Amino acid sequence: MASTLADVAAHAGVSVQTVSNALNNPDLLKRSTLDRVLAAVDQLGYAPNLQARRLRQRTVATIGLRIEPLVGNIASSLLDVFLHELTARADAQGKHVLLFTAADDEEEVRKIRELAGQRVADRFLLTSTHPGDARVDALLAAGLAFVSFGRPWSPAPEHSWVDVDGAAGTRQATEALLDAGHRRIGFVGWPEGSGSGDDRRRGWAEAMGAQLGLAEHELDALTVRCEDAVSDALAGAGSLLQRGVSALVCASDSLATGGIGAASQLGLRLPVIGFDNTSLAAGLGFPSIDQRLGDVAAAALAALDDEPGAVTTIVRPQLVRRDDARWGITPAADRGSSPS
Amino acid sequence: MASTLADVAAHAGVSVQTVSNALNNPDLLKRSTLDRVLAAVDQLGYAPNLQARRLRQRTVATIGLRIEPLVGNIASSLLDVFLHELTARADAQGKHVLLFTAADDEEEVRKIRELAGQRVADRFLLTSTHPGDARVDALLAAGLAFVSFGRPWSPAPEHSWVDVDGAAGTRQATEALLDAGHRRIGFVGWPEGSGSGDDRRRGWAEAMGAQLGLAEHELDALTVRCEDAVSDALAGAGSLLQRGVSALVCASDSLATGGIGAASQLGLRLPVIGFDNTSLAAGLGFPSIDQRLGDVAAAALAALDDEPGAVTTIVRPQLVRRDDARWGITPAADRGSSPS
DNA sequence: CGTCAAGATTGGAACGATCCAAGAGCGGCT
DNA sequence: AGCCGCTCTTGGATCGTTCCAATCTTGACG
Repeated sequence: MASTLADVAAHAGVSVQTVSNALNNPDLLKRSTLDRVLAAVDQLGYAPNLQARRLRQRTVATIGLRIEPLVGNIASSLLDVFLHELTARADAQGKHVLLFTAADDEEEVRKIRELAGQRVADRFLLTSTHPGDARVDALLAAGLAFVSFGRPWSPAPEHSWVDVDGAAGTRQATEALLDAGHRRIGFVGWPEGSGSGDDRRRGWAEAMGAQLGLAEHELDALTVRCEDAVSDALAGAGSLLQRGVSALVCASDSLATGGIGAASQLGLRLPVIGFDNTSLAAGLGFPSIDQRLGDVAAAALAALDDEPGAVTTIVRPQLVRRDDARWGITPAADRGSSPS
Repeated sequence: MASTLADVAAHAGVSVQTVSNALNNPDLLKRSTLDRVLAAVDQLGYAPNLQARRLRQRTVATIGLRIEPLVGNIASSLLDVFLHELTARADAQGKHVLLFTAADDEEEVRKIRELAGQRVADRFLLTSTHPGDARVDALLAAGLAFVSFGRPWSPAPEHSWVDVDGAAGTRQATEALLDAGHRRIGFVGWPEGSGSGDDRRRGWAEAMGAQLGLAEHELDALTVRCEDAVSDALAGAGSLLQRGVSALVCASDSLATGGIGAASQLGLRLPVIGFDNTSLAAGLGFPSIDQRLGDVAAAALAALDDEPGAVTTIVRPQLVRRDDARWGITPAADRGSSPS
């Protein structure tokens, strides 16, 4: 069923090496020979056995990626999109994406070592880096090629990483609301200390400070912090709303969902902007900040290619507007001039 | 860095073949030799080069799985959970899961052929089968090992498949509501003709028919059908609610989300049960029917193992209750006797 | 002490591709 | 015609493992 280089060679009346060259270094062949070989390849439906090639070349061009147990977690749909983008782009480069699971970071490192040792994968992509993350050092020590999606938390980032500029996203969202005439814009975020959470609040704070000149304590009065769960956000956002806030910028879509729920309970309808543009935002139809995971995937792949230097990339997220009129984001000037 | 069988053999003072046997057929070795070899393996941190093994054994033990572009689709988190379950279970069997993307079924078949030809994957898992699905026939013709997640729609199912008993799920949900004293239980489903949608309605219809003896036209009056989007369900469920329905069983979590929204708009609070137990259900906290994707993954792996026969497995889903008191699912008799 | 059988160990070929260096073909030039 | 040099083609070795068949130990028994 499966034909080999030898079969093709015999069929085309040339040597094995010539067929290999026809596929890998076509320039070396005379035109007529090349055509003849390619015709034979086509006719026999030849596909190179990548196991053999990889054995010889000592490379597997396969990216190992841990898939985390996100059962019930709202962020999970993020991974889906990212996986798809990464796989599609890797494919275009002749690379493959292989999944593995791990219960914790320690096991992840162990499995990465195993996969690398077995030559099943030779590049790795770490997600959800966090303070005190021991994985980076372990992989650096093992001399493995990897990129992290998420800023490094170690003092000296000697490895490549890609991250999303969270502050730019919330800044954009906040400015859209300011443009629409909102002034009392609240922020629903996570407890202090989570890197990305603080980053996301910063964008809102900077936009508010720049346009309205608010002091830090005034910003604090417009902020609530709670765990990333709808029920927690329901209570938190409720208190903000009762303080007369007219719009909300949130650090996640689950927080935004809580915000919308709180508004609905109070009989209010006001713009709420989420973060991550997950299925929650799409499903409920509220605007959210998209991380542009396609760009992240592309940057990660690029960084995995040129190993030597530590490449760092920051991706600008993008506000995804949804039904602006309903959510009241459209600037006052634009209102009424609905698209024909 | 990487040690080979030869290294281990030299270190242990035995032949290469003996080391191989120590790892693959330990019974063939004398106890003392085995210990010595294993000690050397341990000491050198030897891991077999799977590329070489696969080349020799002509098998790769890798499952190819298409990841679909579900951007913005609510069903996407389903895939996440399934992926995780599948990967974890495959891992335990020494198998791997490799992703690939495809824009349509035709491309999927083409890519599967390519992956199989390149010996990058040797088993495949088809998801979301549908009427007129040409993939099954193509893979059968190509003689590839595969399983489909989803019933086959061809008349003669000559391949293995796994599916979830949707009717059993909605039956369970409906019976839970009936037990709680509800009588006018509406069903929000998809347009007729989608296999799984009809299946899910059937469970509800059977439970209603069995306990209340409703005729078909009475069931029709309790049914609305709309596309799988929150906004569509919002309108559809609204009309049902105005007909005095006291609870809803839905064919998906997005429909359920619409149902909850409709109830909230009307100032009602009533039990709504979704399907798929996605992040929407977890996030908003409503009960949903879990497909038990772990069981599905296990069954699929099992079916991929014993190729010869066509194995078919039907998995019973499970109602996931959430905050029963709030949603009014708890039977009247049980109310008040809250768990200590 | 020799023989035998069972068990333990060994050497060599094979999987299918790529790398390397040497060999054949061809045309142009003197 | 003879030689040179370029391009194209060739055979052989190699990656690391497993399969196959053959050889070497070892202990028991007559």
